[in-house]
Amino acid sequence: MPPVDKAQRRTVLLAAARDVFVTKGYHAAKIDDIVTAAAVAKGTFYLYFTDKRSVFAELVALVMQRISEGIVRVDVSADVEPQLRENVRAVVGVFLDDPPLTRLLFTFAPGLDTAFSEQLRGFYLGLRDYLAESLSEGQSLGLVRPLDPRQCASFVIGGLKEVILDLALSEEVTDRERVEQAVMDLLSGMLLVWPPPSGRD
Amino acid sequence: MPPVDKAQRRTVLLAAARDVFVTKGYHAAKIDDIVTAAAVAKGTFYLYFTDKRSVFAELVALVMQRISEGIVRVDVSADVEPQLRENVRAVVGVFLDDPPLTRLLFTFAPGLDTAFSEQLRGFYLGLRDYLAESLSEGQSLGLVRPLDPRQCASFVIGGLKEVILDLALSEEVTDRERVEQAVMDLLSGMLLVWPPPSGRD
Amino acid sequence: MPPVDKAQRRTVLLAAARDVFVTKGYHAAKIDDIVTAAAVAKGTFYLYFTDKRSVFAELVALVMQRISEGIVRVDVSADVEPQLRENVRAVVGVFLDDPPLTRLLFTFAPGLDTAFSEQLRGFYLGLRDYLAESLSEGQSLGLVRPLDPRQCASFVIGGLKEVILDLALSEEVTDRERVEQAVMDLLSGMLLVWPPPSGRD
Amino acid sequence: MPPVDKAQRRTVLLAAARDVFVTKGYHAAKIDDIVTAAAVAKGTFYLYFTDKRSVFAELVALVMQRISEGIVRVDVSADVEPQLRENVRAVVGVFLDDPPLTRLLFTFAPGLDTAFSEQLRGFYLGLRDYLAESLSEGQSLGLVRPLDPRQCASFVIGGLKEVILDLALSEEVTDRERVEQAVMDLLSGMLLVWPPPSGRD
DNA sequence: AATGAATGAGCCTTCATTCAT
DNA sequence: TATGAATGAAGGCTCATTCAT
Repeated sequence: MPPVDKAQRRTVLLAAARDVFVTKGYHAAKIDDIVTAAAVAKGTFYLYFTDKRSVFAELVALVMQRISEGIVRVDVSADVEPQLRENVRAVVGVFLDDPPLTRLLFTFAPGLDTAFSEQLRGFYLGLRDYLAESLSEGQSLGLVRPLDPRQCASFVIGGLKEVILDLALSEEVTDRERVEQAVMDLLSGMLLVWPPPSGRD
Repeated sequence: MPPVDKAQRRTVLLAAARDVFVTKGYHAAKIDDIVTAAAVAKGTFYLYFTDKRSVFAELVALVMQRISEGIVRVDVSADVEPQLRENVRAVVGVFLDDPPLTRLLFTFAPGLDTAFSEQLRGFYLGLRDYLAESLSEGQSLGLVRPLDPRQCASFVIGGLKEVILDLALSEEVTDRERVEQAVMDLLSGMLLVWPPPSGRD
Repeated sequence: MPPVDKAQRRTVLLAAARDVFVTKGYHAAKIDDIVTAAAVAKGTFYLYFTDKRSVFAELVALVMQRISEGIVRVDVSADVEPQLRENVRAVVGVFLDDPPLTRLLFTFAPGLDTAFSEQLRGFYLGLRDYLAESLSEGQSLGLVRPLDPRQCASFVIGGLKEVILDLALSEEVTDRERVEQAVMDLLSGMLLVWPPPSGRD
Repeated sequence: MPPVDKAQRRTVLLAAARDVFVTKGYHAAKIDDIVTAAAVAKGTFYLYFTDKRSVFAELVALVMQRISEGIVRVDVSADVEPQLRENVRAVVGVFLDDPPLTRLLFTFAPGLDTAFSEQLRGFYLGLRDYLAESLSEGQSLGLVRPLDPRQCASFVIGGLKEVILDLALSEEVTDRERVEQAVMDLLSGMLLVWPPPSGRD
């Protein structure tokens, strides 16, 4: 037995859990499957996680955190488009970096628990409100079409989830640049006023 | 025991199942809960359904069917806007008529089974492709913004799901008219070319 | 499958549990052992009892109840000796009627749980205080030797437990009459003043 | 790590085990609890003891040994009362010196194992027979009431256990002198003939 | 000798499904 | 057709013990 270091083993287990959860879904995933995938004895799992549920929770929290971290506040006094692109790149990147994890979040997390649903919904509502705020600012500058910001934000989030999930599920190797560009096109085409108000006015 | 009509008893069981599934989620829902809610003995359940899974499947199929039925082919030679509105009314109506069922479809269906996911995904892909086709036609007539039709369709479907789920989850009593109008605004604002090309050309 | 009636099946399970607990002790007793002894499927156990612990609790409560019921208040204004004999007969009878249950109470109950110990101790303290009271009364009438009533009561209870357990454990077929007489002799010899004060004085 | 003396570490572990066993009972006591209490690594436990069971056994054997050692043969040709008092002092002292250990012996030992029960019972039977013998002798000298010696011995042992356990469990700080005197009173009051036959007769 | 990470056998409990009445 | 008692496979979790370092 190579003297694997604790953090590393934890990571291995986490990855194994992610794979199994993604492949079989939460309930069909057995602890046995996870430890087999991690090439570890059953008891070892419980040295690193208290619960089957808690591994799942940790995985979900991980994606949520990554997404949150990727998002930067849009400064409307500067040029908006590159900032938007930056956010898109970050969010899309989170998913393309780890498609399995993406599926976990989108596909399995909602239906697990009441507690889970709440947590997840809280996350989405946070995103939505943040996005709605940005849209509002954009609207007051005449950059964004005059739609209800909250509903629009919901729509955008849902739209992004679907598009990204589509990509994550499609077998085609996904060229990161192309995806980013496509999402940018969708978003700007749908949200932004065109032609953009000239800076000179 | 009054000899209840078979179809009626089936309906009662189905409704009971829907309630329980919605309240507790698929896995936490026990056959016991369902038969208790339906005021029927445990064995009776299996006279009407082969399986726990099959009731759920039937419920999900029901929503999918209702949605499919509500959608009418858009005839681009006639005025598009009222037809779009008709479709929106139909789809939104399905959900507002039965919010619990909506939650079932959106929240619990995806994470159940591999088989289930496939079926569901098939349904969505069907919707998407149909919508993409319509968008394509619209684009060739200069009515719809020049975005990738498939991705755009995905985006719209995701967006609708999210907005509708928001509504289904929010406590506010939802005025059907207002919702329809809001969705129409979002869709036309995001998708349609503006100002609409004049009919005279 | 004979259509066994529910109460009867419960009894069978209870008896099976008693036997297994007595033979192997609480922890070594597996639910499998119990249901095997009861010739019933594993799940059936849980139709009648919520828990492994709860069967045990029920068995213990049963002995405690039987003992409590057997004890009658001693009326010191009447002749004490036959009343004492009656109590002895009742208590001893409880044990001789069901030696296995006796062993359960004495041998396994104390070491199970904190909660259990408390309950059991409560029972004994109740007995002790009741007995102490009787002894006190007896002393004020000059019938009982002048010993500390509480300690004396404890002593008597412990002594009875030990003697009865001895009997329950010994293989010898125990003649009920003889045991009763022996216990009576011990108790009266140890506790009662002799010669008894004459009633005429 | 200062190289602690082996015997000393063993003692520490034994004491830790005793405490944990007493607090939680045998089964609820985890090796982890013991080593934590002893401030030692888990593996270390197995350098000093082969087994969880064996530590417990050792503790129980310890009490049994202490008791055995405390008891001296009563010489009926000399004055009996001080010898009896000496024995009482010894036995009572063992318990008062280490109430936790007392509880271990009385509360948890009986229900552990079949093997254990046998051992324990063997010990008690030994005590009983020894005591019965003494009582017999005492009877032939007219010092002890004419009761069945074996049963009487059982009774006394049980009585002592109960009284001592009562004391061990009660919160009151127990004055050794008082306890000894109380037990002496009980025993002599219950067992000895009174008035004592005059030595002259 | 000491450590503590790893092991894996074992058991209670759940619950979808069956079937005799 | 309806019932509900019975079934038993399955799985999460525990914890005494081992052993490489």
